Amino acid sequence: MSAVESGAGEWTERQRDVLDAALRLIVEGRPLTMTSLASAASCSKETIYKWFGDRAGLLTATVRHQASRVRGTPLPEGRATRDALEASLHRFAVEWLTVLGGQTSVALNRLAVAHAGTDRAADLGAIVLNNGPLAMEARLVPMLEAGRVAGILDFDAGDADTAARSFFGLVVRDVQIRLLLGDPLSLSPTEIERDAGRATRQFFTLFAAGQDRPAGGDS
Amino acid sequence: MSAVESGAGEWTERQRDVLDAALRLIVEGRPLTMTSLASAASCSKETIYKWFGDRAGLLTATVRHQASRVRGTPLPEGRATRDALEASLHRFAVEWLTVLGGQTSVALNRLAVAHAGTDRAADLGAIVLNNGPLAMEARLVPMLEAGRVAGILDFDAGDADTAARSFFGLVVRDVQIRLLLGDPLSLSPTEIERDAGRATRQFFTLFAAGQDRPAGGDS
DNA sequence: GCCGTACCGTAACGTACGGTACGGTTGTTC
DNA sequence: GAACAACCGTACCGTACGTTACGGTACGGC
Repeated sequence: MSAVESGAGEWTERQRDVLDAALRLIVEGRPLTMTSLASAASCSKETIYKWFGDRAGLLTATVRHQASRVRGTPLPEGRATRDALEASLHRFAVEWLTVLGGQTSVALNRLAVAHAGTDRAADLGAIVLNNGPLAMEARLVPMLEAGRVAGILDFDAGDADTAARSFFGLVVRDVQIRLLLGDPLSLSPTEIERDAGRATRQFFTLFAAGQDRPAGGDS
Repeated sequence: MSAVESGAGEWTERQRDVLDAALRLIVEGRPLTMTSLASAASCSKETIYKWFGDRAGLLTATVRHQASRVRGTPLPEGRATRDALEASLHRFAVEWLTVLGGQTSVALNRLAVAHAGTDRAADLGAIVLNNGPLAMEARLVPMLEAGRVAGILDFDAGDADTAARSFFGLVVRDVQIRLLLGDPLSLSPTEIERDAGRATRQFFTLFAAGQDRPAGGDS
C-alpha cells in the first residue's frame, strides 16, 4: 500500500513505460481510465492493479514519476557576486517560466488542483506543491541568504523566504493561474527571456543592498 | 466571453436558492451531483433540468451567479494624489487577498481549473478568468494610468497592464496556487493587511516617479 | 515434460451518475 | 369546482468506469 519510496529506481522500465503512457493521456487531455491506460500502454488492467494497487495509487505514482525528473539545474556554488547572483536569478526565472508554461506542468497542476478539492487520500496536491512552489523557494532561499551575507542583498535575517516569495510573484505574476484556467497564453522563449529579465531587475530594485529605502524588508 | 447577461435579475429567488445550494455543496467539498443538489435544495431533478438545461448549464449558472456578486468596491474617482493612490492600491490588495483566500474562491477556482482541463463546452475557466485576474487588472489599469498621467507613477505609456500584472504578482505571490493545491495556508486579516502593505510599498518602489532607475519599465 | 510466474486480453460485476418519466400535491384562473 | 401549470419526490434507464475474475501465452527452472 504505502509507496513511500520515491527514488528513481522505484519502478522497472516496463512500469515506467506505463506511467509515461498515463502521463501522455493526461497531457493530451484524453480521459485517463484504467481501460484507456491499459489500451494505450498495451498492458493488462490486472497488471496495473497489481503494480499500483488502485487508481489513486496509479495517479500518485504517475505524478511522482514526473516530479522525479524535473529537478532544476544545480545552483552554481561559486562565490557570491552581484553579477553571478543576478545571472542565477535570471536563469532561475527562465527555467521556472519554461516549466510552468509547459503542457505537462499545466496538465499535472490541473490534475492535482482538482484532486485537492475532492480526494483526501492520495494528496497529489501535496506532491505537486512540494515539487513546485515549495521546491523553488527551497532552492532560492540559500541563494538569497548567501547574497545577503555577502552584502549584495538587503533584507532582515530570516526573511529570505519572504524575498523568495516576492521573486516568485514578480516572475510568475498571473501567468500560472491564467494557464490553469485555460487562457490561451503563449510563452515564447523570447517573452520568457524578457519577463525573466524584468522580474530580476525588479527584484534587485527591491532588495539590492546599499539603497535609501529598501522596501523589501518588513516594516 | 462577455458576461453581459449576468444581471442579478436573471434568476428568480427560488432559482437563486438552488444555485446557492449548489455553491454550498461545492464549497463544502461534497459531491455536486444532480441528485445531491435536488436533495440539498429540496427540489426535483426535473425542475433543475427544466431551469438549467443540463449539468453544464447548471455549473455555468452557478459560477456566474457567484461571480455576479463579487464585484469589487467602486474606485474612488477623486483627484489622483500619491496618498490617495497608495490607499486605493492598498485597499485593492486587501480586498483581493481576502477574496482569494475565501473558501468560495478556492472551491470555484478548483472547479474551473478542473473543467478547463477536460470540458470544452462549458468553459467555466473563461468565466472565472474574466471575473478573476482579468477583472482585477481591468479595474487596476485605469487607476495606474491616472497615476501616470498625474506624474505619480512612472512607466511607458501603454504599459499600465504590465505594471498591473506586476502588482498582481507582488500581492498574490504563491498564495493562490498553494491554496488551490491544498496547502493549509491561513490568511488572517492581520497577515492580509501586512502583505497588502508590503506589496503596495514594493509597487511604489518599483514604479513611483522621480527615482533614478525605475526598474518597472521595459528595458 | 511439467510447474510456477508474469503477463496480456477480455468478459463480467457493482456502483455512481446524468438524464427522463410519471404520479401526487399545491396554487391559480376561469 | 374543473382545468391547468408549476413543482416535488421517486422510480427508472443507459452508460461510464473502477474493480475483479478468468482464460490464454511466453518463459525460466527442474
